[in-house]
Amino acid sequence: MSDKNIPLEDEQLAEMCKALGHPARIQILKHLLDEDRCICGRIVEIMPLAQSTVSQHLKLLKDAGLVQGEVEGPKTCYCVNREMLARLGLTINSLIPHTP
Amino acid sequence: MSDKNIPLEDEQLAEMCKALGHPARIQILKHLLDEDRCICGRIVEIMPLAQSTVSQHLKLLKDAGLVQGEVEGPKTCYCVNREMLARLGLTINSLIPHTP
DNA sequence: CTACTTAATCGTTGATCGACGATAGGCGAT
DNA sequence: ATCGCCTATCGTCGATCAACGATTAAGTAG
Repeated sequence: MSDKNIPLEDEQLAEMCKALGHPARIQILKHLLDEDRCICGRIVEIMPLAQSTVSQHLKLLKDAGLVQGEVEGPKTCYCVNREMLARLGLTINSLIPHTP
Repeated sequence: MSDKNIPLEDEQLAEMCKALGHPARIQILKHLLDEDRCICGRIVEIMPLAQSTVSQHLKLLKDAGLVQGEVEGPKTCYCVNREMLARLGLTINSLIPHTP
């Protein structure tokens, strides 16, 4: 419910798009969707990037609202905010007039 | 028709998102959608940016495949590639599983 | 041909990004 | 309390971005 279905403001739209504007972050997002939820270290294993770099990318995605991270002891478990992602898709589609 | 409905590759998706990852370019895109087609100078009038800056933004959008520009005498007329924009929205939506 | 309009390109500057290694902090286990 | 693991943050460096003014290129009108 809530504002799940209202389009994003330009600023927020831009921020989310910017967050997706890097191949590594798209891959990270896809992995997160595949595994449903997973730990930073797991992504580091899979991507050819340093831990600090992956952590940065995750922070960016989190700041944009596309993923959420919850601390579980010494680890941090990330998962995609599907609602936001859906809202992003919706917003882009709603830009086009006459879209059935 | 053709590949209108197949999702974008990660690289292309990232490039398009990057192109939309700036408020000015979102505004430009929206204006282009509103006016259907318009000239660079028209956008310069409306945006608080220098002509060279607007031209740069348009080039970025064009390189990403989101807008098309055709030369009309001394002017260049831009319009949104709605098919691509739709495909972008579709691609983002298709990321999410169980999306009705 | 000249003068004007329009847009793209060049060159510059400061800011931000993307990547890394190194460091620091939090938590669990020993 | 200490050790080890996991992650976030810091500092750095080169590359790219965003913005501008100035210049160039291409057409049109006179």
